[in-house]
Amino acid sequence: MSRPPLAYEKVLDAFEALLIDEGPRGATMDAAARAAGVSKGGLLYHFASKDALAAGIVERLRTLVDADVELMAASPEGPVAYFLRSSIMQNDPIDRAILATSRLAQDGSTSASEALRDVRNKWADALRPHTKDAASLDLVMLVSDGLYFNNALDGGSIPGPVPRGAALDALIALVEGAIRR
Amino acid sequence: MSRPPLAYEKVLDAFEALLIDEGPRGATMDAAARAAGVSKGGLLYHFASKDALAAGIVERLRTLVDADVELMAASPEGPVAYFLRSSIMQNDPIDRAILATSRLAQDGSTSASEALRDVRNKWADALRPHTKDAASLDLVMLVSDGLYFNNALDGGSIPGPVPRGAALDALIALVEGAIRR
DNA sequence: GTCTATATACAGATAGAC
DNA sequence: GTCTATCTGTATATAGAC
Repeated sequence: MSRPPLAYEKVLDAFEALLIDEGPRGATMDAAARAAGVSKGGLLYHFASKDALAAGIVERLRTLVDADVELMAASPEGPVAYFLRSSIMQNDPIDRAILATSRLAQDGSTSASEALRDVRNKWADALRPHTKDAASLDLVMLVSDGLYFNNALDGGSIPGPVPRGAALDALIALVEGAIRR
Repeated sequence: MSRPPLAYEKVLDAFEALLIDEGPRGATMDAAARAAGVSKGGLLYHFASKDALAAGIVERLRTLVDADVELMAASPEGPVAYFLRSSIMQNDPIDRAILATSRLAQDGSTSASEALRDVRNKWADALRPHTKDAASLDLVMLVSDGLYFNNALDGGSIPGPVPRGAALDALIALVEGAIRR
């Protein structure tokens, strides 16, 4: 895990931003190279194919989620509130990685779909001890999925305005009341 | 609203199926023509552009949802249970129309995104009188979004196994207990 | 109303110079 | 390690015959 060359991360950041802002259609290798300030050939030195580019995003997601599960388990307000609160888009690295990976999955990448399923399972495993039964865990996971879905569909603005601030607090209280062991 | 020519609906069905099964990338005009059993030129007589094809899907969705909101309001088990139950993919016309429209939105179609936002608002308006406050309505809408999200991401199998049967009944009971006015 | 043939554009990927 | 130039495939769309 020695430090990768600067251009590597720069290209990956650019590709991620394109996936989020323009969707799979706009996230071309050409556009990624341009946005990263390198030539197409330069990009292809680091990522030999578009699949390699996608694999870079997926790997980044897995790394970030592993760290987040640790943070969640140690959260003072409890894992469920932490999880739901962090399900609304804050544009931090993990949100961006999930969004970008979702776009890859939408575009037909099976490794992206697998990664999303895997990280969802990781979160579910960490939350299970804090819910009273299977339905309660389903409820928490589905509300989280719903929050992400509303962010993912069109950069955060479409279709639904996601609850924030006091509305989010009320939602979390409602869920916690329903599922407390 | 006179009956459209047969080929029109046939092409639209084929395009919808391709969006669902292959994703936006596979839903090309060429593939739609082939699947519908017409030539590319034949398709282009009915749909002059890919945007026209997308508009056909969106219009179909709006029509189906208008009818569904009526059905929901008159449902014997209550609108909330009806709504959540119908949020899991049953492969009926309305599910297929939503899935296909979601794929169009993912591909960058703003009219598809608008349609999804509009129909979500229509459902929310119909459900609001049956929830005790804004957080309760958020809860119902987000669980529904979550159910759809899990269906939409990869044809139903990825990422999460959606609760069905008894698990779905338990989930609905949990939600109804939390939100009852 | 449906077809064939073709124009245009762009994406992914290769070759090889510097 | 980064570049330019180029090949190949395929998608959207047009033109015009039948």
